[in-house]
Amino acid sequence: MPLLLLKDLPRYECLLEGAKVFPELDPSACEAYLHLLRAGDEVFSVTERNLAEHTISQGRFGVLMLLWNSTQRRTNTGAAVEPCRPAGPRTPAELADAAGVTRATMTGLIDTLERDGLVRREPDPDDRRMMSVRLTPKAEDFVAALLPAHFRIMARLMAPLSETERKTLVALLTKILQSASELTATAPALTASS
Amino acid sequence: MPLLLLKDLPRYECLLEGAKVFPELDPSACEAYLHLLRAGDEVFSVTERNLAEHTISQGRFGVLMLLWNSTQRRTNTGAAVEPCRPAGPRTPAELADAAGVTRATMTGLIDTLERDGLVRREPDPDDRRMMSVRLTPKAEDFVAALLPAHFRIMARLMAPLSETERKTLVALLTKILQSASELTATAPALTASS
DNA sequence: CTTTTTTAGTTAGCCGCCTAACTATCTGCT
DNA sequence: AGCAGATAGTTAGGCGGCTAACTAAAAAAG
Repeated sequence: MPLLLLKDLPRYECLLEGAKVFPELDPSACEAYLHLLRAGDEVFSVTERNLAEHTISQGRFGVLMLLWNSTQRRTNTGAAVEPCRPAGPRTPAELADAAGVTRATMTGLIDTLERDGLVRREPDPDDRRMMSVRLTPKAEDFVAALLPAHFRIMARLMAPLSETERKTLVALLTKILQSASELTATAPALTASS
Repeated sequence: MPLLLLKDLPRYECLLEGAKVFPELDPSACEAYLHLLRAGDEVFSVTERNLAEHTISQGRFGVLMLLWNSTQRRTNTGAAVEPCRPAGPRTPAELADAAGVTRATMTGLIDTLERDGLVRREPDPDDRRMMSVRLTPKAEDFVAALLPAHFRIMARLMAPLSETERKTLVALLTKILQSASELTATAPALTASS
């Protein structure tokens, strides 16, 4: 459960009422915002609960997936054909970037995964600052055993939506994602200049 | 930033390819799932960053909003008319339920808020187990000063969406939320019986 | 070739969330 | 009355994020 949020979202009339007090309050925007966070949180925690049954956290699972992905590619491609991922054994820094966490966090995740025997650190022969992180056979079995249930949950979560509805949803979320990126890009400037 | 996730979502062809290996993988469901978490995370962190500028976390802000909401109501309604919230000073337990966190977590949040002078604990005269949590005047000013920027950010996040698109989004998310609730209800049963 | 800067990774310490165990109080049963 | 059980809140300890400071190594600058 990543975020703390209102369990019962406010009714629309309340938002309208609030808009009288705060002219900045756009009721439909606020409603969409709240529903987005609420749904994201709920969906997240459903999958998290499933992963927890296999005693793994979302964060560590994400790392395994990234490594597993590159492992798959590494078997048949060697060049930068960009099949799905750039491929390659992947260093902690690459993993951190791909996962969207800091390197310090990635160090901790890899520590835990290594302790659990799911991952091995190997020093890079060319650059002694670098490490290669690799899945152990145990981890490959583990992921392969975990994924079917994981995918089933996604399918059940989205079951009430038709194919077209899913496409619509993705399109709308993509728009929001983009405006969020723009806000991320401009907000620091506002802060710095003010 | 609540959750660790792939920064670049996989392309659709990759999902199709994955579906060949894992028959459980429903590509459109997976795509929708990933976009939902990604967008939720991004939107969350945009608002979180704004709140952080006022040195408050999402969690504590949520508590202030709950209390502020009931404060507003308490001024003019006394009965269970249910204007937007049931109203009332709200105890830690009520706050925890409303926020969707444990009571232990709420204790910690209130501790911090009290230390910062935004909240006061008052013993209940009737039931000595209970406490009433109340906003201080400082907190009311603080929230009132914070909200306009908060609402502006929501509006800007949702700016690219038309009114109808927002309604569509809310409807789709509501469907997902419902299937998530159903999964939450049935999943423990599956675990327990297996 | 030495010095400075950049880069990879780790360590240390904070915060918010969790669960589990505990204290204090109230409620109900006899 | 008196005790069992429920309920409100806190405390203790763990985990996964974060930032900031650090070490070691490579790259760049002189």
